[in-house]
Amino acid sequence: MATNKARRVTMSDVARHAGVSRTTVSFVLNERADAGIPEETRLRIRASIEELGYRPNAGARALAAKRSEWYGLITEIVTAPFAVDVIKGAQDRAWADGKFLLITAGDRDRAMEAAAFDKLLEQRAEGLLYATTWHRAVTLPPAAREVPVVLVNCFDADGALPSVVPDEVAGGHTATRRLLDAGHRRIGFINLDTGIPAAVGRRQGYEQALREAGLDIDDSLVVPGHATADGGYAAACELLDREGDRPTALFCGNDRMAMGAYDAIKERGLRIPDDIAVIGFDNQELIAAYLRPGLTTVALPFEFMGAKGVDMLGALTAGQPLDTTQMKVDCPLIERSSV
Amino acid sequence: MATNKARRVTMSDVARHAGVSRTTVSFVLNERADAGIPEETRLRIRASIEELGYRPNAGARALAAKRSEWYGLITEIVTAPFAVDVIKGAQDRAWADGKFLLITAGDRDRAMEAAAFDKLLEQRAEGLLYATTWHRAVTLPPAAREVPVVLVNCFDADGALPSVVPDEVAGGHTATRRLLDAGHRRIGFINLDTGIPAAVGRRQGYEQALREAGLDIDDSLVVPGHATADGGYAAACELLDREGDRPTALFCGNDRMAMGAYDAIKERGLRIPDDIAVIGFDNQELIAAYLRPGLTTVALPFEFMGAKGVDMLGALTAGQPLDTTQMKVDCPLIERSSV
DNA sequence: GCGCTTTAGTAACGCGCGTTAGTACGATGT
DNA sequence: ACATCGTACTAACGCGCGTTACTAAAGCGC
Repeated sequence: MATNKARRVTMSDVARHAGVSRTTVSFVLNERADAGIPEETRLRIRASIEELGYRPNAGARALAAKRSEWYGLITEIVTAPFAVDVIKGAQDRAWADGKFLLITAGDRDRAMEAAAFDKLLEQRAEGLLYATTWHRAVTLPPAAREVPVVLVNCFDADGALPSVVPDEVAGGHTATRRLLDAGHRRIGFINLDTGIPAAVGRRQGYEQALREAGLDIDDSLVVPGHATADGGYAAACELLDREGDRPTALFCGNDRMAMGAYDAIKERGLRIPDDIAVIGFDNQELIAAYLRPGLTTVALPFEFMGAKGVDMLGALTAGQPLDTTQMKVDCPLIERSSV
Repeated sequence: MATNKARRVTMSDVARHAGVSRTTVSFVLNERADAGIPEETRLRIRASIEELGYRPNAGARALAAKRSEWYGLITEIVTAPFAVDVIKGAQDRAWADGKFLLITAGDRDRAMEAAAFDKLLEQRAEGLLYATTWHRAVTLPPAAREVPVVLVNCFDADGALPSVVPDEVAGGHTATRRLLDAGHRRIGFINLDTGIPAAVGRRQGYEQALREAGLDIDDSLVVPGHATADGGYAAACELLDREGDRPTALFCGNDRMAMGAYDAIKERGLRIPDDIAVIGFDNQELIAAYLRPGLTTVALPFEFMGAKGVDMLGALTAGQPLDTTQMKVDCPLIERSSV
């Protein structure tokens, strides 16, 4: 706490200590290959930096150089761990690009979110990533137009902003296909309950896979449910207790619903995967890995989307055009023991 | 993307547009009550700011004012949602204090963590919060000494840095007490498996509560387990299948273990809470709220710890001394239906 | 000994802003 | 009529740095 009032070491201090001009120190710091500094001087300056504990002032540097070298990430920080993976992917990629990534939670309320944009822009972020926890359309505050922005796991309502989203159709197809490959022919689908992209896309993929396998679509096998364990439980009950032949496999709209489905199945004395196969969606580690047996599921590629978002941001800030405004990324299958 | 190369609006632009000097604009922006600016001028300047879309440059401002008005938060971003609550608490509190909070993930590797400190210090953060996902001792990179730092959910190995941690003893006491109040006398304790503060403290609280109730400590009722659902399952089996009278209640070291314990209990045809009561720890929403029946558990007050950490940081940066180096905060009981 | 090139630097400006010291001007008191 | 005082500003400096333009000295060929 003693270091509080002490004036911090500046480049001039380093220059004086090394017996050179401030310009020379700057050249060494920025490793400018032109205007050649001899090795001996370089080392002397580096030694002075070390000895004095000099630390460049990023604000002053950004001011003079007119670029800040960092991106901002605004994300909904909710209990779901999704945001976490986006952060990982984005931060690692930014780091590899020599950029820094600063994060802000944006889900408190609308005003706070706008304030987050303002703050990040005041800090002169070179670009912004905006990530949501569930795939949907968003509208950003007007401030977002002042700097390159890439949307992650969401898309602009009026299609102007570039985005990277999961390929829901392919994901639904992958899950269904996996069950088909295991020999199942009557596959129940506990879908998410509204017209959100995940529900629409996954159902489309589900039907497509069935059709490719030469099967008819049986609408009574598709039951919407609330996106919770209880919702999954109720929907699973409905499918398991139906008249006629019940499904031999359940494709659940997310892992929480699969968790409920497990309960319904176990209650009826059925075993997973022997009597009924279950496949989930989201690959929510806390659930999927700890359910017994482990839940085979389709992962949302949050980490990859985060990384890809940074890539796109890099291209945008460099002034390069993007080949596609909306990039769809695949959802990989995670095998455990429920199929 | 067109706004990329355009020079940004500066205070001078605003001054020119409003027909005043830059100083006057600065006074208005900083709402300096002395050197009175008449209402009319103030409004004119505000109008110019609006019209030109002026946005202050935080870097330049920090440079001139010698303070940045923001804190940094370095946290392990792991799949567990704990960090998320710390972020919420810290961000809201910082916001209320007129400070901004920028977050960085620090758990990739040691080098990246040190780099995160460096970067935040280069940006001239006024103070740093360092948060972990599980309560333990940490050692920070030396750079951490350059600025006030508060540890959240962890503590400095050599006790020099201020910290805010959960009161594990009180938490263990609370959980045990709840079961005692429900009439249980034989309470099994599935503890975390190593000498970490959580395991040590909670056991201490458990024993203390039993003693206060006039009960003897039966060491055979305390079973350590791996901190997973499988670990909880195994430990629960051991307790349920033991010789002699089995416990009527289980206190689980965390919610994941409780999840496993549920399975063990259900397998034996026992019902929760009628035949066996279960209480968890952590209040991990994804598990506790979605288990059936809902898991009564003790919450780790992450959000509150985050807020408290910011408070301490505020005091430190203001040069005020702290009353305690280590602050312990209570772990509240979350009632659901498993007791 | 002279001009030319390379080496090894440096002086000085400006980035956008906060702040201090000072000024012009009208109103007030006597 | 003049000194005094508040009002409403402004000029100018410096924060720490990147960068451009320039220079002094050394090396080299003839």
